[in-house]
Amino acid sequence: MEREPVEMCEVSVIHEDVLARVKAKMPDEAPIYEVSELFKVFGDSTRARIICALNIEEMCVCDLAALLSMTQSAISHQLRLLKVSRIVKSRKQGRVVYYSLDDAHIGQIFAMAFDHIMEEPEE
Amino acid sequence: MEREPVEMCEVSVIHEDVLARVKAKMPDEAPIYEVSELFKVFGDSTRARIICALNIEEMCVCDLAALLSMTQSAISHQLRLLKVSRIVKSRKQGRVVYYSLDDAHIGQIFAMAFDHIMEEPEE
DNA sequence: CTAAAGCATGAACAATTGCTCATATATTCA
DNA sequence: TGAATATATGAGCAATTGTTCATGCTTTAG
Repeated sequence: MEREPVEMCEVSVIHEDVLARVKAKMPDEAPIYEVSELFKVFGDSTRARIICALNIEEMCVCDLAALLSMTQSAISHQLRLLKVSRIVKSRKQGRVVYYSLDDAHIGQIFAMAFDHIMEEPEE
Repeated sequence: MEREPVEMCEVSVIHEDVLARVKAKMPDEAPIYEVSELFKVFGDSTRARIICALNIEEMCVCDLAALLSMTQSAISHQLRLLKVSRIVKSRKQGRVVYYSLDDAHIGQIFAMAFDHIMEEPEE
């Protein structure tokens, strides 16, 4: 017995009851992580603009690049991420690849976020 | 006339009609940027866990630190960001600062994101 | 007043991210 | 077959980000 217990937690807790209640009601860490990963994908203005565009209509890569005034490569990289994240799906026709939203939820989540932004007093 | 026009756009467009329609319907860049900034704040698992906790009940900094097994400093830094982004609000009582969600929208947006996660086939 | 508790904050550092550039793949057309 | 078009992708780099560490501020207790 040389020192203190090894796994000591030096964090102080003021409200044990609150902590117990929240611990009981909190979602598991895994789904929270997944949700935050989803939001992380939404949390870039380029990807957000792509999503807003595809929420209107299916588009191909070069039209998206023109719309957003960005290089085809940059758009393609982002579309890849969006596809891996199951936010968009693609359809190849000849040498053109058309992208569209993979899920109706996406548009709804964005709509809610826009509502939130609009109702803010001022920034 | 030495070369080509200076402001040439080297991006090719395949579907002029699609581009015109999407351009007409797209939200302005400013609100899209704000929405993506909001999602960026949600897009970190520490902040997402804080939000989930505060969605259950008001909490003070040290209880949050204990709940998430993180240092008070780390939590405090994140709470600052959440406050600047108007996602949480604080209330000081003595030397304890209690944080809570600033808006009911936040919980709804998270609920929708959880729905989306749940309905995915497999990752 | 002094000490301690609870929280905030600036600097620094490692890790991640988004774009560019070069190049590869795939498809169409002549 | 060869050239051109549309897209994908790997490497590299600058910028951003999240945590730690040290320290400062504020309030309460003694």
